[in-house]
Amino acid sequence: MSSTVRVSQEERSRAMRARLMDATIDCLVEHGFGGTSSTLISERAGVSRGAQLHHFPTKNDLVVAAVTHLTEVRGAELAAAAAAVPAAHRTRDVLRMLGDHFASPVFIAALELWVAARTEPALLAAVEPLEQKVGRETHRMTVELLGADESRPGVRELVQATLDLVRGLGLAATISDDTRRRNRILDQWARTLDGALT
Amino acid sequence: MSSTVRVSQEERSRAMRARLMDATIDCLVEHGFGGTSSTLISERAGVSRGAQLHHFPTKNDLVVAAVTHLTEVRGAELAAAAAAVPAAHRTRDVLRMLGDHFASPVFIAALELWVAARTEPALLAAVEPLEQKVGRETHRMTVELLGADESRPGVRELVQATLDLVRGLGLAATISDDTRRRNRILDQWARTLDGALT
DNA sequence: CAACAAACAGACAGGCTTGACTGTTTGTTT
DNA sequence: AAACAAACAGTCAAGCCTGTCTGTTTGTTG
Repeated sequence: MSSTVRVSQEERSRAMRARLMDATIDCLVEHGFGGTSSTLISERAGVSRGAQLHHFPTKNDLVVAAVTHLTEVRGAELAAAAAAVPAAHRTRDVLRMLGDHFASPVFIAALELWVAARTEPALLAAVEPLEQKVGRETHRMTVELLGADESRPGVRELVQATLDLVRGLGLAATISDDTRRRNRILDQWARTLDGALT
Repeated sequence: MSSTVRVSQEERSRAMRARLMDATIDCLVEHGFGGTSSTLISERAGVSRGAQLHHFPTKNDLVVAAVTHLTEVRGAELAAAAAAVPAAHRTRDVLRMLGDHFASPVFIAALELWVAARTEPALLAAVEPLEQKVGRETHRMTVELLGADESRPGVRELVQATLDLVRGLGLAATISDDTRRRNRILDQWARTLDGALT
């Protein structure tokens, strides 16, 4: 009477890998890179240690896979948030949207990987190219959202500055989350930016 | 014939503690927080493990002491850099000075501690108040260097934005150090800031 | 259904880290 | 100088982390 549903190996494998990668990102957010041991990940994912090692022979394999996975999640979240920005108060709301993204768990996970990658060559090799890709996409998206004309001198730099600003705000938010402060700063920058872009 | 100079206990103790704290910061820069083991620190400092444990019973004691020490070093370096800013091209050079500081080893060490503190309560308790203090002092110093009038609406937020920007640039610099890009952005920011502050 | 391969489970060994502990040297105090 | 305390040195055990290994289950193929 075992009503066990038959699941294909490919399906099982994909699901298992996804669970492990998600658990890895969760652990990064909750315990930081240093506190993210492979044992902890397998427990969090509800996966036996043997299964984990079967899909990802080394911890580095898992982390690198999680980096790729995280990049996709970040891209998707950003795109969704961008689509939800209202038309009125364009600049202000675009900046707030960016500010929110750079204070979200996915950013925190990316931050942990970023900082760890600085002193781990194997991680850096995986993080650097993906980060550049996300950076370029985010830049392009921001230019489009703001309707900025990059052919005018200084405009490109101002968009870059805006993105580095929200990155800095996101870093500050990891220790003391002060949303009101962040929004005040972003609102003022929105006014200044509007003046400089037109 | 042992021409051993007699050194007071207090002096020896202070020197030993200083060597250990400096070595801790060096290790943070070179190996990251995760790669900074107490054994590594004692080797780097040229101090026996026993002596290390005598001065700092636990690793946490050492790291917390290093945080305090690092804060002092950061303050001193910033003050020295501030004093060296030329009078001409004021805004531009002030921003470049800040940009350089937030890309220096002391900032990297602080970044490692900052990120680690997010998931380590004992560290956070030491880092948070000191970071706020440094933040306030840096803000005050920047206002003074720029000759900004904070009584005017928006000025305070623009100075805060400037500091969060250099923090974001510093974070980006840890992976791909692109000084030219940074200076282009800061120069443009300086022009925009000058327009907004006057 | 038989044979095979992939997926899964859990035990185990080697290496590293931390802090406790014992012993020695050096400075201070009386 | 004797007695004491602080500074210094090095060893050791407990615990965790990683990755290897053996064995079991489940799906696939002929």
